[in-house]
Amino acid sequence: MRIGEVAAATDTTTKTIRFYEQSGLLPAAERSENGYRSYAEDTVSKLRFIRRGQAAGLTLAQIGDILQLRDNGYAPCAHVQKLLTRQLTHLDRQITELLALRAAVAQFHAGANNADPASCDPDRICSLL
Amino acid sequence: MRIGEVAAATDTTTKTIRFYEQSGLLPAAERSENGYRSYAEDTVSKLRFIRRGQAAGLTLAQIGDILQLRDNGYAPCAHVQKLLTRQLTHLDRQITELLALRAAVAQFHAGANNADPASCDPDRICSLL
DNA sequence: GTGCACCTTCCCCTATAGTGGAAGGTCAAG
DNA sequence: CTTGACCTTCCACTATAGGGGAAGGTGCAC
Repeated sequence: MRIGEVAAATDTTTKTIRFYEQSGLLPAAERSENGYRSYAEDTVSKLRFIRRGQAAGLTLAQIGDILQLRDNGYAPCAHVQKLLTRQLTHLDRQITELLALRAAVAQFHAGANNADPASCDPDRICSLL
Repeated sequence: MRIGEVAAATDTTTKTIRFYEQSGLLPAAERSENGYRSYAEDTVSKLRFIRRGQAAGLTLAQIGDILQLRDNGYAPCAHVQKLLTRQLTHLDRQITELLALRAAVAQFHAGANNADPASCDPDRICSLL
């Protein structure tokens, strides 16, 4: 398959596929005589996998590591499980931080409802923050 | 005050202060004869305000708008209230998305516990995702 | 023989909030 | 007179995931 066909089959762009190759997520593509990249079917699987990994919030670097393992003949299951555990921890921390921020902003916002512009001290720039 | 003193008083760096000036958050500083930036006291208030704005999750661009209003003689209260309302909406959306992602990842992770590497189809790269 | 779709490489640009470093000017102390 | 702590400007770089567009090669149809 040529790069454009792969892109169409996976709903991405040729730009993205070249970018993944350059980033090490995909191995350097075979070339046909004219210099065009020539892909086997499994590239489509890999691209779909990349999308699933992104849907799980993994970075391209993490996804690349998994693909490397698979390309080197290992089943990446254990590694993926470790990644998912870390990802859960990471998400929990992010959610906690965001909830704290939301609470802080809500408090500012509540104060804003009974604010009088006239009582606003210019030295503080804004009495609400 | 010279830039280093302002930086020390607000626990930032001279680099950051020059960056804020360049970004339009702070007006172009007065210069003393030798070309050094020379600041009035109120710059310290502005920098502290910038920190409070960041603590509320506002971007520098949003904070800059507030400072502009104040510098033009307006009390930015109404504008800030609008910003805070939008910020709450934004945070709520982010939190919702993150919770959904967390749920999805948790499901993958649960599947990972009873995964058998041998049953892993290489074509799928990883059966957990 | 030319128009069109496709491919190639190359380099720059996006947004965010700065950080690092080079090359050079200024000022007080020793 | 030189050392050191400041200050100046300018340019590049960080991380993330690509996108835009130029300049040029390929292959097929008309």
